Amino acid sequence: MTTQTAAQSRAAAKQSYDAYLSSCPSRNLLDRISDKWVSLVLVALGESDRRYSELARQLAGVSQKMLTQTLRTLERDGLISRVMTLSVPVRVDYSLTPLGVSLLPILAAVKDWAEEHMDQVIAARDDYDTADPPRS
Amino acid sequence: MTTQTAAQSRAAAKQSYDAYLSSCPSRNLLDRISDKWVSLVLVALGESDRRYSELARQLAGVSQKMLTQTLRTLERDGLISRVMTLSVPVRVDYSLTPLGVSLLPILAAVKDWAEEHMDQVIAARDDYDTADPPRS
DNA sequence: CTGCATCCCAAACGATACTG
DNA sequence: CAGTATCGTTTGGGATGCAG
Repeated sequence: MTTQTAAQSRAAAKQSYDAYLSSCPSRNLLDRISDKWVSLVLVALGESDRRYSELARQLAGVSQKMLTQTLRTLERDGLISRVMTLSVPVRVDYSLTPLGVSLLPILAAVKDWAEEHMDQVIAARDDYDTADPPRS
Repeated sequence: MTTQTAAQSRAAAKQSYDAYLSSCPSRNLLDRISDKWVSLVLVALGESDRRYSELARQLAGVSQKMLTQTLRTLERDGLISRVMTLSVPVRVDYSLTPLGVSLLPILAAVKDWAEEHMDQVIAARDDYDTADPPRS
């Protein structure tokens, strides 16, 4: 067991982390990437690199605080990289790291699913709300 | 434009919903499905139908309140269905609807990504925390 | 332009007790 | 077993003001 292939390592890692367990770090990570702003930022950066102000404009309604907080966390977790250009005024560009790129298609799928199935969900809600409550 | 195929409807729907816009309902839906408990519940039900108590056991650390709340929302949104059997004691089974099934592989991918990339994220955090803060 | 610090309120959440 | 109800705490997140 001293030598193992990358595939074997990955399989072992997959087994040793279990998001169903509250004590497992992956539960925490799942919570972090399961986030509205994370999805939108990642997908936006997937289209192309973005400046801070470009992200703020594209993610309508995001506050400075949430945007900065989200970007910092994503940077710390190694999903995006931040490049600051010292000029006047200062310019900051964000881009996806390879790790971020690996997550991108998944979160893009989540965002797309929401947009594509909105009608069905609205219909389901309408059914649920108009249906008679079950008698016990 | 009075008649259109289902495919055309879907294409139109896709264009008319944009999660980047704060006023768009899909932004709200994205927020709902971007949820730790939603992922875990959906994936658990993807394995097989589950009773309330089985879910409570599998999702370690979830409170009754959050579990019930999550299940109600998912039911209302048409992602899961709830079947109550009036016996003593009462028995309630949850299962995925076709709409839920369509979301399952996506959220399963999110959960798997978290478990598979935990090591890389931990390493990235370590780098970030030990690195010298950039001087300005 | 790109933040950080602070205040503050509302919503989220956990714990507990109770019910059909 | 499968919830509901209530309470108290924590957290999320917006608004504002300041700084490099």
